[in-house]
Amino acid sequence: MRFSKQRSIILEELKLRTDHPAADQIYLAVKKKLPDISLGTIYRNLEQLAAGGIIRELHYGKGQKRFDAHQTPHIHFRCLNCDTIEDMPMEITIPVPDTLHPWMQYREITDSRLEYLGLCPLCCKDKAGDTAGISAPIK
Amino acid sequence: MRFSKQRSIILEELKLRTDHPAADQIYLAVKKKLPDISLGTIYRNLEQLAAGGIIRELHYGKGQKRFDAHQTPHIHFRCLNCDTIEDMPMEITIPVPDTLHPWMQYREITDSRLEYLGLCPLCCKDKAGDTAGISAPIK
DNA sequence: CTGAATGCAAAGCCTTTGCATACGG
DNA sequence: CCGTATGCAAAGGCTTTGCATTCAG
Repeated sequence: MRFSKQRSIILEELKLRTDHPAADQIYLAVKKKLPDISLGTIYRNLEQLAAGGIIRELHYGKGQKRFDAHQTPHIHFRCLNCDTIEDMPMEITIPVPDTLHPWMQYREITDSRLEYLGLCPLCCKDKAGDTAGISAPIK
Repeated sequence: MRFSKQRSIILEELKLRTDHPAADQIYLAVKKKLPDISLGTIYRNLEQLAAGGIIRELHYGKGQKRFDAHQTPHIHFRCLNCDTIEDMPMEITIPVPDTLHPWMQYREITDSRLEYLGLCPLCCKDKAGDTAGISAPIK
C-alpha cells in the first residue's frame, strides 16, 4: 500500500482519537492539517485502510459508518444520547453458540458482534441534573 | 395509533416474513396488494410502528435498515454472502458487564446487542460446491 | 368534522465515482 | 516513468419531507 501524505495523516488522526469518528468528523480534523483535502479522499482512504485491515469499519448505529484504528479486540459502548462510541476496558467473553444444535448443521459462524448501549458519563450527568443537557433526543 | 389499510398491510407483511426485509423489499411486497402505495408511506409507517414499539428497526449491517416484527427476544444470524438475517432458535445469554468496575461508575447500560455472522445454508452449500453461487461478494 | 395518513415529487444525507492532474516509489 | 492517489464535482443510494388531498374515527 502506498503511503501518501493524506493517507498518513488520516490514519494518524484516527489513531489519536478514541471516539470512533465518522468520515465527516475525520474530514474536519484532517482539514486543519491539509486544508485542501477532499471528502472523496477521506472516503477512499478509509476504504483502503479498512480493506487492508489497518482500521475497522463500524456499521453499528443508524447513521454514518464509524471508524476504529484500535487493533486489540474490545467491546464497544455506545451512548444513546450523544452517539459516542467508547472502548470498554474490561474483558467480556462473547458466548459461543452450541455448534451441535441441529440449526447450526448447515450454517457456518465466522464472526460475532456485541455492543452495549446506554449513557456515557456526560449524558448520564446531564440527564440526572436538569433537562438542559444535550439537545439530541434520548433513545 | 390510527390503522389505515396501508399500515395494516405493511405490518401484516412484516409479520409473515422471517427474513427481516428492508424498506424497499417491503415496498415491493406490499405493492402487490396495494399497487398505488408509495415508498414514502412505507417509510412513514415503518417509522411509526417502530416508534410505537410494534416492530423493531435493525441497523446492524452496512446498507439499509432492516425491520423485524418479532417481539420475543432472540439473537440474529446474518449471512455475510446474501445478507439475510435469520432468528437463531437456541437460547443464548448475553454477558452482563461487571457493574462494579470503576469504568461503569458513571455510565449506565440500558441495552445490548449481539449478532452472529457467517454463511447461511444456501451460501454455505454454494461455497463448498463450486464457484458459481450467488454473485454477491463474500465478506 | 378534524387531525392523521397518503401519494407524489422534490430535497437531503452520506457515500461513491469519473476525470484530468499530481505524486510516490 | 507508471500506476496509484488526489481534488473537484457530479451522480448514486436510501431516506425524509413539503404539499395538497383523502381517509379514519
